[in-house]
Amino acid sequence: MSSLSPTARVILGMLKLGVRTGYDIKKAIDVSTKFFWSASYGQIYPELKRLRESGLVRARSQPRGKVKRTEYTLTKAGERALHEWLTDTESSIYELRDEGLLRLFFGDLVTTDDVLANLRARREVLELVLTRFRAIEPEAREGFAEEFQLHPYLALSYGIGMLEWSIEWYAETERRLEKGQPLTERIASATSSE
Amino acid sequence: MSSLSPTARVILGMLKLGVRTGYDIKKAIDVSTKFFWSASYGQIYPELKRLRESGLVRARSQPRGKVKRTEYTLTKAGERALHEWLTDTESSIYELRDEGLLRLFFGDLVTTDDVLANLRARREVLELVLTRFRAIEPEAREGFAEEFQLHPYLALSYGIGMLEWSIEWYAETERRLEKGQPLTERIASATSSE
DNA sequence: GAAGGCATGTAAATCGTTACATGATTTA
DNA sequence: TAAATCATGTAACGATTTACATGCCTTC
Repeated sequence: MSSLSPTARVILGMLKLGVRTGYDIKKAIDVSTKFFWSASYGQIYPELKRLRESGLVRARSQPRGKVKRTEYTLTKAGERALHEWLTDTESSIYELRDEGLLRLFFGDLVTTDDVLANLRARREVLELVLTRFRAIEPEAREGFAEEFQLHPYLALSYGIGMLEWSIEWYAETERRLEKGQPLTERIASATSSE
Repeated sequence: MSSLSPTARVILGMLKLGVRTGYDIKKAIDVSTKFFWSASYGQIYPELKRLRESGLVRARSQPRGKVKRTEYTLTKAGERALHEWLTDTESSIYELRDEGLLRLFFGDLVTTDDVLANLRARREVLELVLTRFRAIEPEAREGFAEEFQLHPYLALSYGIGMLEWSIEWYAETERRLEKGQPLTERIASATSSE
């Protein structure tokens, strides 16, 4: 069992990848893990403080001109804790909170038009995210090719694939609801294939 | 903009579907929306109290023998608030927290064997959940056929499809990593298809 | 010289889980 | 009669967001 707090997990990993300041950790999260593991300043700075107090990271003041700046690096204990968590196959948080699905679940309480409006709205949001992911993709691919960073690229590819699948599901469900035959073959075909 | 708290959203919806007590709301969530919208007793009971205080629900004591029991129903204001939220296409929470993906993201920091162990562990968890979903499916299908509750069934079908997609992605990624050629066509084919 | 980015942090509020406490009723 | 289920709730803790505050540096 890993005793690292949720935010500590991503912080230690980012430090090990070479990110140095709280500010940069936040930026790195926002362009990479945010989709499946986000964190705000209000979590990052206090957590860095706690991690230093418990000896998992060390802090060095590295001002740039007069801008105060604190660089963090992993201690031996920090390296150990990170490795322990990364190789722990027991713990396995999976949480999804999806307001679109909740509204769909309650769809019997509103009209079909209301349901359709929500499906479309949700699909449009997903399409926006997908567009952003595809825009990052060439960059991530280069990161893989030039810095041998395969895994961030793999995670991105998962995100892209999942969004594509979701968007297609929404589109298909919209089509069926529009035609008034929203049913049956979906699950039948889905469960028989693979 | 809906002012309903996250837990209030699922509570009001469940009340409208005919669920009556805090205890039953929790049970209903656990067999239906839990996958994408969960709640614990520690949220449900205090929230019911708040909803009563703000006039969105009304409480009636309906003891069964000596077991105290409080039944809740929506007030007019509660119906309005629920309907407003259900037909609001603006707000749209989408949050995912997936420890497996975070570990995969940091995969460059460990050995390929460690990554593979984590992919397999995660896939096994997903397979368990999928098994449970498939077990509920006939029940949900009946609920649709007999009580005209289409939408819970649709949400379940989304869950099943998404899990199938994820599991296949994991299996495929494992195969590629095992062969040492984890790459390239995946995204190429994923983005070109569809 | 204004805007935007760099950089760090705190306070308040909200949200959520877990563990605990209590006691009745039903089922094996 | 023991275990499971029904039923309600609180306390402590932990996680998280949002808004605020501060001030330097760089770029337009």
